[in-house]
Amino acid sequence: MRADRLVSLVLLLRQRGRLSAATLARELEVSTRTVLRDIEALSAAGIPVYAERGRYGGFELLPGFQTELTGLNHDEALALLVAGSRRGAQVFGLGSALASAMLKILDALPEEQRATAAGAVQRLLIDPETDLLSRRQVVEEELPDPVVGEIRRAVFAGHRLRLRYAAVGQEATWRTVDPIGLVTVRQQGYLLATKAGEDRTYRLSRVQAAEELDELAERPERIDLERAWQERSTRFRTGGDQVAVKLRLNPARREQLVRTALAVLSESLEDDGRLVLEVTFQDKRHAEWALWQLATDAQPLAPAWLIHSLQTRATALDNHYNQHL
DNA sequence: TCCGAATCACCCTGGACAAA
DNA sequence: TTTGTCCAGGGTGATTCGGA
Repeated sequence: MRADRLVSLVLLLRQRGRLSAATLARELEVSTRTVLRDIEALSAAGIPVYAERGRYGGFELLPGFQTELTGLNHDEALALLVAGSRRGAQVFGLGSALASAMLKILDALPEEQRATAAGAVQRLLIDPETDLLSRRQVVEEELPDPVVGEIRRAVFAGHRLRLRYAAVGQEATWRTVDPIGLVTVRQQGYLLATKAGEDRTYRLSRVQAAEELDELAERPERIDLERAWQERSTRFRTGGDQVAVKLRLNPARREQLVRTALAVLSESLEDDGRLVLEVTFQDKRHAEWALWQLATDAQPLAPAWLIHSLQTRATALDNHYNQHL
């Protein structure tokens, strides 16, 4: 009930400009004290309502706020639009109602924001059917807002993006990409882009810095983001220089391994409580690095070159300490 | 007639308390 | 928890009034 009244209060102020607490109380059929509390609640919630004292005084919304019918800013409206993805509508059986609501939200946006918001919906994909890594959900470190904000702006504006990106096991480097869209899969965010015409997928949590460039990105006029995502997922799991590694693992380190591996192909539990997993890594270097991090908690079973490589490393380290300590 | 101070009316602010 | 009532305090604009 109170939420309804707060909305009514904002709409009254929007439609009729400055109104005294007594007038608002009459309109809303509550006491002036209640109106004052509601005004306080609105202010606390960030609604730019201010008081003008004295004769002919009253409450008023900031003029800029009045231009937006719903009081939603661009990002808020966009969030609602994206949240209303077709899967959500299917799941909840609210397809037509959702479509109508989305139209209203679009309609409520200022003229100059409508086109970008509608376009932006085609550039965001929430929880597609295919999980790129085919593995359990892991909670990523949150990306700093300014970085993700910069990426989002470039994606929506169709501008090129300069990223400082740290691939697994590698130093972060700067690269310029043409963004296509953003995808979230179980709380993990990805940027779909092309670099020099080749498809690239970047995990947002590995982006250290981003700069929107003042150049238009090369991007298809229309793109089915979900389809593009599925194609890349398939390619990602099966192609490239990826290497498959079989290893025995201390269960306590499973999460760490899963966080760095591309995909878990198989998993079984041995009698002694240790896990045997078959996982894929981006390349040889990635596999070596990941296994080395796990130290004695992981025992590589295959391929042979990896076992040999880790033995060589361990021997070199052993020699180093024997000589210098 | 003009100007400045005093007064009035209207309104917001905030706290306390009680009732639903 | 929400709402209504009461109260004291303070800000602002309009009006009134007296002196120059």
